Amino acid sequence: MKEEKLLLSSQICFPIYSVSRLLTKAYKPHLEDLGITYPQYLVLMVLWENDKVSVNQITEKLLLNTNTMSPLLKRMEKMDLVNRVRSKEDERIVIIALTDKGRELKTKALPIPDRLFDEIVTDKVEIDDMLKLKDTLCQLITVLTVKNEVSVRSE
Amino acid sequence: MKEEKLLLSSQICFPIYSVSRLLTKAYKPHLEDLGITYPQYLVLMVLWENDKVSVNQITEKLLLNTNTMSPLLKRMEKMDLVNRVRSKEDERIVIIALTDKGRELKTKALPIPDRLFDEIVTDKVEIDDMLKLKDTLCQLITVLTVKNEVSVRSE
DNA sequence: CACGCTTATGTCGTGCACGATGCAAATATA
DNA sequence: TATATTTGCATCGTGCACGACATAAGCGTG
Repeated sequence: MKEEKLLLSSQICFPIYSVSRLLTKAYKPHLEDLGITYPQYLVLMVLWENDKVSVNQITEKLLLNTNTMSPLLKRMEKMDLVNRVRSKEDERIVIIALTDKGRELKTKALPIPDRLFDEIVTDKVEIDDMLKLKDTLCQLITVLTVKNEVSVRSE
Repeated sequence: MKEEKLLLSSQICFPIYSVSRLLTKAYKPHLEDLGITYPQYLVLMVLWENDKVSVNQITEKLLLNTNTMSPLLKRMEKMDLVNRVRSKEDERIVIIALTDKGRELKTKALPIPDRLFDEIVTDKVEIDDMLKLKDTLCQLITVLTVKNEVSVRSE
């Protein structure tokens, strides 16, 4: 009875996990032109939208932890994409700011979303399906992050 | 005009990437009871469905490469979950077989899908949405894997 | 049979993710 | 004003992912 639920084909998590990896791979050739990885691209998107933010603000937007973000930002600093400066008001806070090079990458990045969209949305996958997909995923994020916070709090 | 497409909120890839990580995290406490990780759980699901298969057959089902699978399987061998034996007909092929311990884990794993389902599908996320989600994701997998194979072939 | 090509698996280096832990600055509390 | 607690960031260790490359076994063709 329950047997069938252990089939790979019945799982919902597996397709998400696979699509996530496949999409990152689809981004790769485009991002290689800019010399960056997908997580680095995410950080840049946050900064292009809002420059000079704390490490914490970035992790909150990207739902990542500081122990992932810190080394990532250090690599990006070494690549001269961002600067890391400690705030003078609160010495604990590190402010991340775009360098000129990081700011300029935005121009190169502009056509990427459209290019990927063209690759993905074909006769097989419709726009409406993608919008519905995004909708459900965002609901899932809400459920999963709340659940996570609650379980952390209740320790 | 195109500016808005670089907003994190307009991206489809980001929610998939986030949900993938959050779901793996949601699996974690359940899988820790079995002493395994999520990718190891995926390998076991393949083997529970079809024991004694080649490394290649596993990578094809999980859409992973051998350079990810080989170390993963070695760790699982060290944990006494699987055996790795070279085929006698074709010395290149390595056959992966469940150990008794690996087979027995299936019983412990049976209730996991239902438990996760209960955590995720609440008043916020409906069953129909999840089924539709899975549907679209599988279509995406088709598009993305074909695209990948074609681009490899055309080199 | 020799030689080139393909196939199956593996190694290496790099970059995430993340739990556990550390540490110093800021803040709350006695 | 001491001391405890919280907060922000970082380090460490482990386990994926994956591109590039290595290697050995099998296969095809001359």
